[in-house]
Amino acid sequence: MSGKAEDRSSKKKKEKRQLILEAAVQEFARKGYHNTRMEEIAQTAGIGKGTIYEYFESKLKLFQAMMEDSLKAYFISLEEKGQKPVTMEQRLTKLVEAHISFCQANKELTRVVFWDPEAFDSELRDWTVSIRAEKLQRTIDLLKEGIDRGEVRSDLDIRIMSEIVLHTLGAFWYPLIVEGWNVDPGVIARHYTEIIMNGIKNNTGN
Amino acid sequence: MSGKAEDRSSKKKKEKRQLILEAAVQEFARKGYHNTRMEEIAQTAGIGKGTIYEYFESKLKLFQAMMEDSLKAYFISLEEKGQKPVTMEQRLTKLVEAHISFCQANKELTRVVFWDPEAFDSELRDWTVSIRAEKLQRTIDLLKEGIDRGEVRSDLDIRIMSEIVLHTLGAFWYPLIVEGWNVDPGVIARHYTEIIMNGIKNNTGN
Amino acid sequence: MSGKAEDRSSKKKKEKRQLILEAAVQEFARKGYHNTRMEEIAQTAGIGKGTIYEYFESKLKLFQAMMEDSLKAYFISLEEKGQKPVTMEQRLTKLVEAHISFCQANKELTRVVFWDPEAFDSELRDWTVSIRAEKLQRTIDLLKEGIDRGEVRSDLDIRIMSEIVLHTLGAFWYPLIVEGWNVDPGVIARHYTEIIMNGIKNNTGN
Amino acid sequence: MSGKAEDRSSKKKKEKRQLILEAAVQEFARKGYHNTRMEEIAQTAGIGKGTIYEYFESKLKLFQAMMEDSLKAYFISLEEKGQKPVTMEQRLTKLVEAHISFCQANKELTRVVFWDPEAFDSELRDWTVSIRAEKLQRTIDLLKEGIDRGEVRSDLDIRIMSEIVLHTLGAFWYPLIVEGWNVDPGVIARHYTEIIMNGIKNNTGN
DNA sequence: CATGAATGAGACTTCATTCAT
DNA sequence: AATGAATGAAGTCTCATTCAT
Repeated sequence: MSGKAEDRSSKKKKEKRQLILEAAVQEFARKGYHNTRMEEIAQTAGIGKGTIYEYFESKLKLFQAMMEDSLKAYFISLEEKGQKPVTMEQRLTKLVEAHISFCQANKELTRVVFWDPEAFDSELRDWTVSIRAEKLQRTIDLLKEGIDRGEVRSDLDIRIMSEIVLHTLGAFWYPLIVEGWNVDPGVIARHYTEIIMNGIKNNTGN
Repeated sequence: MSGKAEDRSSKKKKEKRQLILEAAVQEFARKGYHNTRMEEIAQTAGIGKGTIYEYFESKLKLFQAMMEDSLKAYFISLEEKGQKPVTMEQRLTKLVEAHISFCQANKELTRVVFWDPEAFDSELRDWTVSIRAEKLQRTIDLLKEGIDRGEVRSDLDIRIMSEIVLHTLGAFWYPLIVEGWNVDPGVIARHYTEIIMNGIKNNTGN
Repeated sequence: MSGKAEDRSSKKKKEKRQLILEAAVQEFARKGYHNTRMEEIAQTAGIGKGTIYEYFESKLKLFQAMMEDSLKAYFISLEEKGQKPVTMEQRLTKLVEAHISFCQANKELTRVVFWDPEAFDSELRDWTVSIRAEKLQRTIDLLKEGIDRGEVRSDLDIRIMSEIVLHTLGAFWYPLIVEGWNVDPGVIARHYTEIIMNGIKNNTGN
Repeated sequence: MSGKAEDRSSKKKKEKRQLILEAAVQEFARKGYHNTRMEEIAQTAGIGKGTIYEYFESKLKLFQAMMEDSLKAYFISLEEKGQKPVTMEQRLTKLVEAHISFCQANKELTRVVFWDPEAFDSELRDWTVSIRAEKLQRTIDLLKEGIDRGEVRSDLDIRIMSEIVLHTLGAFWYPLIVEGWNVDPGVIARHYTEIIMNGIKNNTGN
């Protein structure tokens, strides 16, 4: 009783918005956008159905807000852990490590964020596209710098190279989240970097 | 009139099923499962709403059938073009080429098939998971053979390596389908193989 | 093959109408009007769905025709067995006997005919009402004659008396048809007559 | 305006369920189960279509609930008026009187409740059968007691006798409800008892 | 602010009926 | 005459959103 009362009082203004967003992540992650009912989100959040509408215009807006917040957290997480390194190899390693760590720490969240959202809303789709474009541009910039420094090959099409480097990052989401792989981010990061930098060809002359 | 008559006669039995499947691919691709109404599929197919139910039990069954048929076509397409080559490098190249060609030739279809389907149905999800597992196993087998032949490095974790090799294939779907890239499959295939086999590191000592 | 062909050829014009009616009785009896689909009737009759419409305008008309035919058969059956007797007691006995025999011989049919049809159609309802009115009038006439002959009490309201005499006839339908009572019509008939004529009161002074 | 407001406030919680049930009785009685649309029930109840589903899972469940409630009311009504009498004759008289009174007071309701429901649902049918079995058993018990006391003949088959006594009760439903007979329950009750107890035979030696 | 009962647009699905073969 | 593939009107039920309390 008092516990619930305390919960109530501690959930002041802005905090309730957060509460809803967390419930939304959980529910949307488990069942997808269309199979999640507003009432379920409300229940998970421990509030009334109508209250959600005090903080979000509609189901779609709630979903969008959740995506934005989540991606923001993702990017912050990447930046936090990826500042110091200098060589391309170190950068990539740190990037992957940060990515894997984030995924492991926010399983439910990434299940939604890295889902290619069903085309249920053009506005949302446009936004997703722009996020993707930004990610790609960052990758291109990264590789360009690598080329300038002589660390990266200059004989390949930079766009194609970037698409591969970027997209490969997602290779781990499925085993990590869905299958529950419980590997060390460092191990994956080293494999990723090794392959992307040196390929899988056997050069030992063996 | 004669045109319609011809249509009728040519759309015998099995052909109408195909007609519906094609309409379904188109509509599901454009708007996703939940935003596509059975009536729209019917209209696109040029038939009545009820007719769909003569061929498919329900909307979900139609979707499943479409997925199965599409993936079957995809795998057949891969196998057709990937028989002759012997070295690992040649195999990967052919594989990517076939993948890209299929995507380009079936833009709408791949938009649905390679979407991670929203968790709207557990049966469908299980099936998707099993498809994924099969793809991964094939990749693992491919790389094992390469290791045995001394073409592929043996110092990397084969599972992680396989996940990367497999997943990277999907790197081109977005630019090809959504952005409408119109590149030569061969060029992409060569880049893919080059990077996966040799990495992006500059080894020229430049 | 030849068997089916023979069936076909032997089912000439009017016979196919009968075939459909028999199938209709069976299906309507088992599942009721609304839960019986035209296709099921067609299948039971061993013909095509569209053929029914060659003989009956609509599902409702088919139902009506089935009811009419069935009731006609019922009344004929009653008359056949109820001609000779002279006293009221003998008449009632014969009547019940004929009624029971008909029910036992046409279980499926009576299941439909004696159902109070759901008010799905005003025309049908009117017809049912008129049938009922006729039955009642016959009963009234029967009892009037009995009164005139001094066989029946004259101190009771003839309408109420008639309603009871008539309605009681239906008391046996449920155990006979639904529960599958397998009793001798004569036994029931004697009980009915005994009770209706003499009541259940113990007059033995016991 | 104030009227509507009053309605609202008076229709709290449980009362709306009742409101829906009353509307259901009315509509089902008038048009039968299959010809009654949920929307019509809603309109009659003066509420929205979806509201019904807040109180009842489905159309069928609503129908079942209505039947159960109605029968409960019927049995209560019978028991209320049938306590004091001692002789068999008095009992039967009271029973019929109560039955008739209930029918007259709940015309619409009895139109549904005493309809032999079309076999649209096996669960409902089973329930109906069990109700019937219970009614019959009560009648058998009643007559057994009468036999023990020497009030009822012991030379008749008790099952057949009971079926007749029970079923005859229904003889008045049609004229009362459908034809709108407006007779005194006492008159009918006396006729019923007189006939069932003493029969219709003229014993005056006239 | 918070609530949840009430709402009704909208989607799937059924099935009597039609009509070209 | 017989057929059964095709049709689309109609009905049940869901669920995002509103609004009186």
